[in-house]
Amino acid sequence: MGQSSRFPLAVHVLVALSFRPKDFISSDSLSGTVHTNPVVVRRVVASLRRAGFVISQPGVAGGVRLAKLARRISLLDVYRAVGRGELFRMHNPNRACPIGKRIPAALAEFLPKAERAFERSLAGVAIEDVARKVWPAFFATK
Amino acid sequence: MGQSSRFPLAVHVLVALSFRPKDFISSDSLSGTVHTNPVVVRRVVASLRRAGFVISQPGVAGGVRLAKLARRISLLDVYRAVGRGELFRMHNPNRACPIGKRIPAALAEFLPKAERAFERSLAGVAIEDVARKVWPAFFATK
DNA sequence: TAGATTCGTAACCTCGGTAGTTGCAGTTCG
DNA sequence: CGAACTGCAACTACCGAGGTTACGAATCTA
Repeated sequence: MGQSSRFPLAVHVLVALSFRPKDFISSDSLSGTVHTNPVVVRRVVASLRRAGFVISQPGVAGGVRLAKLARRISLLDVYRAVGRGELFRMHNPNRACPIGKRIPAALAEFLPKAERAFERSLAGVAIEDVARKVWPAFFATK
Repeated sequence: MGQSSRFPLAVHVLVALSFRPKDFISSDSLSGTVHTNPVVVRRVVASLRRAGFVISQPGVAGGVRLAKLARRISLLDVYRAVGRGELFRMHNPNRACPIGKRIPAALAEFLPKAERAFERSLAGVAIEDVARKVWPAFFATK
């Protein structure tokens, strides 16, 4: 990803919400845990809301809560919701050159395979799995 | 990778060099195929040289050539030589918060697995494999 | 109803990384 | 010596991300 810290931040937020699934948590509280600005949290939450993972509510006692079970949200879901999609950025080869002309197709033969391997791995982990590592006692009685 | 186009550019250069393994090719010619500035090419080549994949020679009739067989250079080798290493960038959770304190370790449990799956896939492809897709006839007699 | 609280979003600044460009010293060959 | 290269430093332009402020809209409570 070169990239941005939005994905770990989104996972952090979802894990935090998973410990109080019935309550609306304010972006101000969340910004405390993730150690950043409330607006930055709301920007990430906006992506998660568009993806249907959380519901937010304005007004006093408003905030954010999970819209589905933590067990049903995979890290790949989150990655796609907040990420930029492409793992590789292409350059712009010279199409007039016989080599340059065929480079894009040749790379398209191999790079997506690596991307899919990456995504399969993320798809096998749910937010709940991360939450279990963070606070094992929360799941002790289940 | 959020990223940069240095990796596809490096692969492009190595594939081009693989078709004339005995000749020194100037960064000026290479900049034609990859469709960019000679200095940008030399910057990428500098990483490849430090990694031991190419040898460059100054002076008239100078340039760059492969230092090892295209079959012996994997896409993972190239990725590591020109890339930034980390696929994920961490945020900075609040260590004073019981959740924030444990998030890094929890993520470290799962994200490296995805990274390794990605790398294993790249490790299985060599520059020569890409070159075969680009110019099959070059390998027809082999 | 008034006021407090919270969200959503736009606007702006800053910072870091990348590509593109120029310039120049050093190397090699004819 | 001069031409054709590399290697590298320096500078600019640009883009995306994070941080911040601001404001309208929604919601609850006194």
